Amino acid sequence: MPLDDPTFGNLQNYKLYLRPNAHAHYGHPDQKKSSLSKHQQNVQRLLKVMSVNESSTTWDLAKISIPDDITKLREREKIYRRLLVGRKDKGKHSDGILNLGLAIKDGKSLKTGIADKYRLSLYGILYCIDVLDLSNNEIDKIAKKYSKVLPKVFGKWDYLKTKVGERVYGIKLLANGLLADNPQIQVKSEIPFYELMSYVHLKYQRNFENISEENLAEQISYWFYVNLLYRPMGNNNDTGIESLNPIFQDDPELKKWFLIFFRDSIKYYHERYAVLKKSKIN
DNA sequence: TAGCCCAGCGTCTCTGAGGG
DNA sequence: CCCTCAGAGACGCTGGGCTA
Repeated sequence: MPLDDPTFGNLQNYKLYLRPNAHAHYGHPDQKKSSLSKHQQNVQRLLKVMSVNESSTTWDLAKISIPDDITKLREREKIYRRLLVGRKDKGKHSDGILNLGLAIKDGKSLKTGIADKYRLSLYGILYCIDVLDLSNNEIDKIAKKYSKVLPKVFGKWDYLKTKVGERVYGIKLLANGLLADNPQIQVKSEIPFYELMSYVHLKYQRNFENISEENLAEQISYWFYVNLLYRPMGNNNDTGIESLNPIFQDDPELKKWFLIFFRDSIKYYHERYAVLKKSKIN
């Protein structure tokens, strides 16, 4: 694997490092557009273009912004590429959003010679949702373009919307850095929200510094479905994970996938409990 | 506050593929 | 063979921030 490929950490890492880091470099969620530097505005504009397009070369991305004027297009392509890969000037290297991990190389274009194609990383997607103040409609577009990257969630987006409606946009909470592994979150006590959410993070705790994109997509997907269990106190009769039944009844594959996770978590807690139970002070 | 440093930007140049 | 396209490398100016 080439050294310049960024590595990702798990969601804890996103919350503790990548997200604050990205805020510091490219702007905070509630920051007014006018207070952003030119550079930050350029980065946010590029991220927005990337969020609604599949893996593209820098030339393609520029062409989307400036379709007709060839000289302006060349300038824009230059800007986009510098923002992405950084620049090596006067013997010095400055980082682009590729180095931070908001975007990654994905595939090559062979149109003329060989050129790299770029798309948002999973964290790049979360950053967009976190910071760019996107409408639900815009999030739908991201889901469509990035369905292959997050198949269990974005790949089933329209289906999920028919089942849980607006609650699909709960993904915003994750983008905002809410891991929801906090025992103080108030839910009906019959729903194992805290237990499962904690297990989402326990399962991947070894991947704090390094996680494959597939596994990260899995972790995000588990977070997403467990988050659907969240109900404020009162007002419904569901217990356990049965409130997810409407989603699973038409998608046995998904159900199977989630049940494996659910049983893993039971096994985990069972084993930990057994250890505690055996432990005594004489 | 003058001087310095450096990131950002516009621009020029280079390269290699491909079309006419 | 020349031209354009698509992508990359490099140069010089500028303005903002830091410091002596």
